[in-house]
Amino acid sequence: MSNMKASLPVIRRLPRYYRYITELKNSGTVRISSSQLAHIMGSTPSQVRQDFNCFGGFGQQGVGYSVELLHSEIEKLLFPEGRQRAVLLGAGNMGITIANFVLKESTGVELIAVFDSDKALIGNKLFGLEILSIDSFVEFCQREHVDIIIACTTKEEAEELAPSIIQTGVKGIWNYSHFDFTVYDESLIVENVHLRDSLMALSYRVSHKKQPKE
Amino acid sequence: MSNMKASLPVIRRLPRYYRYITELKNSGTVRISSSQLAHIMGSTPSQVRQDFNCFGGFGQQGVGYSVELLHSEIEKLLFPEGRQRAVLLGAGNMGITIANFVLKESTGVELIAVFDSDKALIGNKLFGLEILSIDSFVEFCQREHVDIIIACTTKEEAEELAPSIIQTGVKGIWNYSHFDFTVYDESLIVENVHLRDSLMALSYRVSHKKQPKE
DNA sequence: ACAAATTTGTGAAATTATTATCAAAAAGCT
DNA sequence: AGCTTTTTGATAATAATTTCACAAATTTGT
Repeated sequence: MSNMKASLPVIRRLPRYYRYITELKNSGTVRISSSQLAHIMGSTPSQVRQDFNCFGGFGQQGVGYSVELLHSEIEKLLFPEGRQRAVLLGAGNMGITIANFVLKESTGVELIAVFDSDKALIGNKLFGLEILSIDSFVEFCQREHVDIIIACTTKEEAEELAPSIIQTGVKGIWNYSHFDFTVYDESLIVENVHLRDSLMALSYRVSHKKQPKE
Repeated sequence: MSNMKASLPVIRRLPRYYRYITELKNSGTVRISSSQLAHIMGSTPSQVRQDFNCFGGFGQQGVGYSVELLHSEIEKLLFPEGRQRAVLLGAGNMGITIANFVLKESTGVELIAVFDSDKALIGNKLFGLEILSIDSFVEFCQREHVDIIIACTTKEEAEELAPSIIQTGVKGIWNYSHFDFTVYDESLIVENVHLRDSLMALSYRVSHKKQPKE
């Protein structure tokens, strides 16, 4: 039943389900059908049911889904016991924004250290976390069992740091740098954000969309 | 030939092709084969050829692709004549970072105004752009023929502003707010960034990845 | 000049993802 | 209690995307 592995598209929808279901729970809704959820998600009832069935199917025939159960089950999926431990590389503009973001949002990820190569920044505090020298991050990640590295450096620095990042043995990279971490085995999971690519894709679609006929 | 419409996956790869091809061009490479490009992209030669054929196929049988031609052709696709005009809604932490990003990066999108609802911010300058009252953005977008709205507001404010955003007649939304703009017709293209979802998807994959066997 | 080696473009095959269908389960109604 | 309605879970069908396979074009070597 629940031995079917969730595909990447399904995994990417999970946080959105969680977001909407949390809202429903907070608004006091106790039960919801796949078609109601599909309407909120902008998808189809089939997809909702198919998605949940990847994890064993949380519903009851004839009844629908308990918002409470759905919430706790998806929470269990998304928030593993013991939050993921993350460090940030790069305390520039983007790094600061992302640090603030991770510290404020509840995402199952805990930011425990910040590193930068700029001597002028080292020793400063960033939201209570001391900025450490980039030279010490490999040792730190190994000692503190860091799970995720958040890369907010320049492309050049990311490229330079890539071997060290691999060496730390972290399990995931949340990548904001313009450098693409290409990982050939599956030991390390990379989530590329690439804001520039996202904006360019939007720009392409906007400029190539067929004009509404006049 | 080039009348085949590019699918969304292809469009999303386009900025990455552009990125790599720009690098190749700058390093003086004049010719490249689909298999070399596939290796850089982490994809397959078939996919590279299939992708370029959506736009007419820029290669030559037996020879490969001219880096110069590839660069200029993809540039033409991504950077329409006359840059897209964008405005930013929300000059908070994320808004400032994104404004800085759009102003510095060459993405084919030009940031021309910033709006916020916080009276204390209105009148301040952000990278040379005056922060205007959110009350004036609809009129501004219509008068100045704005193409893209960058939404960096809170979820609540985005939800509240949604009807006004539709009313402006812009063609695209680059959405950083936690509110999902659900657009049922195709007149408005939404690119959701949702950093939170991205991090949670990474967290899921990291915590559920099968352990390397011991 | 001709054979061998590359390498694209293209149509077909395979894979992956989404949507439709329907039996089984549960609830509500009379 | 039995009938109708609702709604899931599971399977089948469809659609989308990626990969394969090979002819046609070009270059290189002899």
